[in-house]
Amino acid sequence: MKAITRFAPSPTGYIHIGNVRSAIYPYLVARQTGGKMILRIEDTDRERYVEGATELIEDTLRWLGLDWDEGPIVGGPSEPYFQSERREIYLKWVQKLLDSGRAYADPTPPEKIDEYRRKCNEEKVPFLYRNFRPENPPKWEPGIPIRFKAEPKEYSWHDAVMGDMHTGPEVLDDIILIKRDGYPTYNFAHIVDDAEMGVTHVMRGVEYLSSTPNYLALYEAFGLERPILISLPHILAPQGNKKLGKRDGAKSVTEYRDDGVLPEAMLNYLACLGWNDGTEQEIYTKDELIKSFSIDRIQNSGARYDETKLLWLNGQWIRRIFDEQGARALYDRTVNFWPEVAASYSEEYRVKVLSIIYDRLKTMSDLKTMTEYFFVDPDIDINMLVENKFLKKLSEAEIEELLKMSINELSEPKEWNPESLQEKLNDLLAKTGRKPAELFSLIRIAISFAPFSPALNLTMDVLGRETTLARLNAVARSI
RNA sequence: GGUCUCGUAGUAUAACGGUUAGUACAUCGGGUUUUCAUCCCGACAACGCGGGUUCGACUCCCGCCGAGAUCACCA
Repeated sequence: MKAITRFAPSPTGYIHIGNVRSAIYPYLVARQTGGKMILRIEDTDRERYVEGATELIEDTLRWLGLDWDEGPIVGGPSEPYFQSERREIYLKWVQKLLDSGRAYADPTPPEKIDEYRRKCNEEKVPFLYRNFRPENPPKWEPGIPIRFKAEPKEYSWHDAVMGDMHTGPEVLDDIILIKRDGYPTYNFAHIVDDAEMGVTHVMRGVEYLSSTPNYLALYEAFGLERPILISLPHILAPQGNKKLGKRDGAKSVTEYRDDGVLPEAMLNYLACLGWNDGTEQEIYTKDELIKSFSIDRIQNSGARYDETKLLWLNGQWIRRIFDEQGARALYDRTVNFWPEVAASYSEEYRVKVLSIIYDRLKTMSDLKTMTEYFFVDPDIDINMLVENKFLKKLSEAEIEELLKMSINELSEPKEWNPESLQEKLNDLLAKTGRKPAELFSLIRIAISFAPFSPALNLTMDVLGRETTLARLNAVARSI
């Protein structure tokens, strides 16, 4: 079955990891079945509307590689894809309900409604608006809200994640269809749009599960076939038992991009948070996800967001791209992440640096702090040498002597490549009688003054003979 | 409070009546000529509680406890 799915965000801000999954899963289902993915902007709440949010949403989806077949930019047969531009359509649909007596104009002032609600709360009875229906609703005219006229009864339905559901008549109420300002509510608009756009799979957060009976009533009133309903459990914040939201500091998806997380890793992590295919596979490409995804294996309990695992996956992806696509391909992903001092160096040089450092990266932004000494001479910090756990046993004279021997050995006019350098280092080990821990630590710190760096021979190779010797000499002089 | 949902190690999960309850992240140890990381090896660590059903229950049923969602002219 070709699935027509949709992602229907409201443009009230950025997309964060707590809610992007409701874009990923519909996308996977659409692609797996050769169906269609629709992007629809639900901008009926003018108060919460945020300028530029739509672009942010589009940007996020594109970065993750989630393209849509219908929606803003690409258009489609059900244009427009902004609910604010579809008001005539909703009015047309609501008229059918008005005509059939399944909806009514409700002139009751908000204060009066609040009063009803308060009364119910005091009496500890559930507040149901249908018990307060106005007796003689006026003919509808703009400026008056329209409500659905609920018929209290039981509903049963199947939720692809939650299973068989059943509710009693007490959950059905006269929900608002059209607001005072003329815009439709989500409750109404999404039903109309899904029907007009031919949506077959409705995937959304579990928070909509409770209102599903009201949607069912609406489908029924319109004589519409129910789509497949799929509730997605929440992603929980790292602390506490709350769903991850902006208030818990949920970062936007694009913020991770700016911090050097790869879209492959992000997609991989998010898709596997609350879903698995039953195998022990951890790393999935987008195509593999499309292939193995299945709705019935979506977890039905909330999943806690764990950034550590995301970063681990990111490291896996960094290595995978390097191994499978080469240094150049990985380099192309790093352009914005180098320290400023790298700007004056050639791409070729940066690729070399990347080639020996990539397996230490958790995110691309690690490049900033991990590669500086490849581009600028580090500040000499004698304490770092003297206090090193292997070097503190040596006297300054011994250190100086070792340094001199190293300089001599490395000055010999022979080839300068990783293999010959390793030979030299081994010779030095033999000549000085020192342990690797001592000799290598000394040279490593003297040429980098960094807390860590790649293998010594590789580092020296990339740095070049001239720079390596210059740095060793500078250190020797300042002891 | 009503209605609904959920409950395997710290985290994400596997199991679908019979396993020493598997895997990954994290943590802790060890190995790979220095560091950090990669990689490899190892360790720690879980079926919320109580009743049933059954020869046998993480798996089925009931109760309890715990957690969450919802009860808007927000989505």
